[in-house]
Amino acid sequence: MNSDSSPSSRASSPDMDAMFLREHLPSHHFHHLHPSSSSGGGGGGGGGNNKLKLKKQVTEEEMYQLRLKINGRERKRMHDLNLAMDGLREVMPYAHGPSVRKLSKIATLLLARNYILMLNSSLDEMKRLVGEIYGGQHSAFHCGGGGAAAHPGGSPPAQLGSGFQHWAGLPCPCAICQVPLTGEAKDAMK
DNA sequence: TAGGCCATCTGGTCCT
DNA sequence: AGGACCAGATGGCCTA
Repeated sequence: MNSDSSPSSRASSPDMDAMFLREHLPSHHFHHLHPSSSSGGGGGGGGGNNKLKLKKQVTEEEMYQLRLKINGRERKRMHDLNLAMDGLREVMPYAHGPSVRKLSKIATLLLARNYILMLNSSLDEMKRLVGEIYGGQHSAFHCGGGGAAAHPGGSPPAQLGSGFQHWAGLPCPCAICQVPLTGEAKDAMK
């Protein structure tokens, strides 16, 4: 199927709203939307007040325009949501390509969740390994290394050794930084 | 043809 | 008041 929201397959342009409504909307939908429909057929209700009738017509026309406006907004919102979904698909680890069917929305979300969980476990494993490897040599490369600013009391060094990259918000995996926090430190983290 | 997926409309609710 | 968000309903398209 490839549910690619190609514009050609569906009426998605806001400009097409009115035309779409008139031509494609099922009568039970369109009936209460279009101003002319609510006059209930027949001949305009005999002997009515013209001013009142005109005012009612304008109001219904305004309601109709408002409906179109609201529909357009909702359509745009859903298109934006779909764009975000496409962006998510692009970074998901599955085979992309014209010959490959696009992931459905639910599949995209479930895959994304699993992917994040997998990345988290990989990160934990990596931190554990780095801690094992460098745990005994902490002071040599970490807090004192190369004239870089000392870690405690300041921002962490940009790198651990040559390979480990500190990321903002992630705890340093090394043994020293893993010591229990003091009450003061805990307060600082709040 | 049934079922899955999707776009759209619509009314309700919440927020600014 | 107007906009954003949400969920239900509906109908179209596609595939097994």
